[in-house]
Amino acid sequence: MMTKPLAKSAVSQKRVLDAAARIFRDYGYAGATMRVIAEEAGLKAGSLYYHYQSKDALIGAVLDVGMNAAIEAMNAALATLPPEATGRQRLEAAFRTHVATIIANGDYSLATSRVYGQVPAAIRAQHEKLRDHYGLIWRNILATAQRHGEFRGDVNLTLARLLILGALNWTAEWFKPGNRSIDDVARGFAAIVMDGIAVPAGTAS
Amino acid sequence: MMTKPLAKSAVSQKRVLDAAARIFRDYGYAGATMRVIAEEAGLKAGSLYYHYQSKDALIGAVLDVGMNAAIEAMNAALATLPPEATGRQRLEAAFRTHVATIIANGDYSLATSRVYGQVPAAIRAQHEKLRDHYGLIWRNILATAQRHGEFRGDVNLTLARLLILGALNWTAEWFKPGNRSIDDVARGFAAIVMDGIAVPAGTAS
DNA sequence: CGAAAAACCGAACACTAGTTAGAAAGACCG
DNA sequence: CGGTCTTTCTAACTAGTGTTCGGTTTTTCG
Repeated sequence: MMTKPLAKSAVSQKRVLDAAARIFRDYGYAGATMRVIAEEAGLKAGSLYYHYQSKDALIGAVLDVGMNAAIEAMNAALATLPPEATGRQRLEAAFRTHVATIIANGDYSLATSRVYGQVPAAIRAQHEKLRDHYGLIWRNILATAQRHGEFRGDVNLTLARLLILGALNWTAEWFKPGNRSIDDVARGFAAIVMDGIAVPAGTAS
Repeated sequence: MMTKPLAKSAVSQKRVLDAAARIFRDYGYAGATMRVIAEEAGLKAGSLYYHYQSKDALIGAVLDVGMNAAIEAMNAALATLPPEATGRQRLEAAFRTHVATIIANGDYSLATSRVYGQVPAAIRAQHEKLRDHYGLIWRNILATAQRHGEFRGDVNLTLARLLILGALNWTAEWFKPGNRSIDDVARGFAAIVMDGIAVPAGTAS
């Protein structure tokens, strides 16, 4: 009679979840079959139902993991910054954290971004909250910096946020470890977004 | 005995293609069934095979249309610019054209970007050429402007291109006509990428 | 050890997938 | 009108889908 859920089950459940993330990422929601997921996890199809009620519950769990990992990593990273950190520093940290999370949980991130549009509406609705919450973190970073006069007042922050998240999420598709480092990418992106790529006005050619 | 392919067939073929783009976009590669596509096109499933050999041929055609439309629109837009157009003007035109194409051909664009990762490898390989060609257009715009001293020499153009395309392609997911105009989005994005969102150094708060 | 609980398997069920082939309907022209 | 293509439908086939469930194996723990 144990008070906490048994260990064996948790391990197996995690293996199933990891396998599901990989298969969903490669084959999409409908293309990922329970039999292939089971094989990837070292089980038979019927056994998946011991851990997850249905295929929908599985994809729901995958989406949860990806999004929650991003939110927690972002909160942790921002919490370690000193209170006097500038908006520029905060934004750079957010860039670095987002890219790092996406690459570290690559299977989940890619599965999430690729499959989100194909998932049954009921499941998608449940995860809209998480998405909105994450968007709010970014909104705060940008708005605070603008209010403090660090970011220009004439830039549309909503547009800026959509640009940033679009660019960052896309990294999951092209980033190959070993080539460029995650920090290089994050720093480079942050520099472009904050300072632009054009030669500043009033500079001799 | 007509020399050109009959009209009826062409019309029907286009209806099938449009329907396929919508269904692929909403349900993914595996989730889009021939029966649903046929219904969307006002046909029965078996009749699709009169126009396309297989489901793979259908998705291949959808990918083709989306990518070719983007390439042609971009070439046309850049060709209308005067030869003395600045790099800034070229880049802004490219932004506008890309977003406009994505929104105008929304079904094909979204189908392409969502389904590309799930399509059989053989089909994907065939379309990598088109993708690379499109990337080359952007590479040229950026490299030329940098060589002319309009863009800073210390920015990594590959990184800039990946940021731009990631951000632009993401617009297909969130842009809703009627709210912001396509031009507003393109101009706003171009301004951020070229000039940044931070207050320039040497400016009093 | 041995019994209870947990974890997994195997085979089946109802259903749907892509695809095919032959018949039917529609369009066109003398 | 008849005849010839073109286009669509109907009906089927095989293979594979998510899911269920009774039984078998493995683990846990007194």
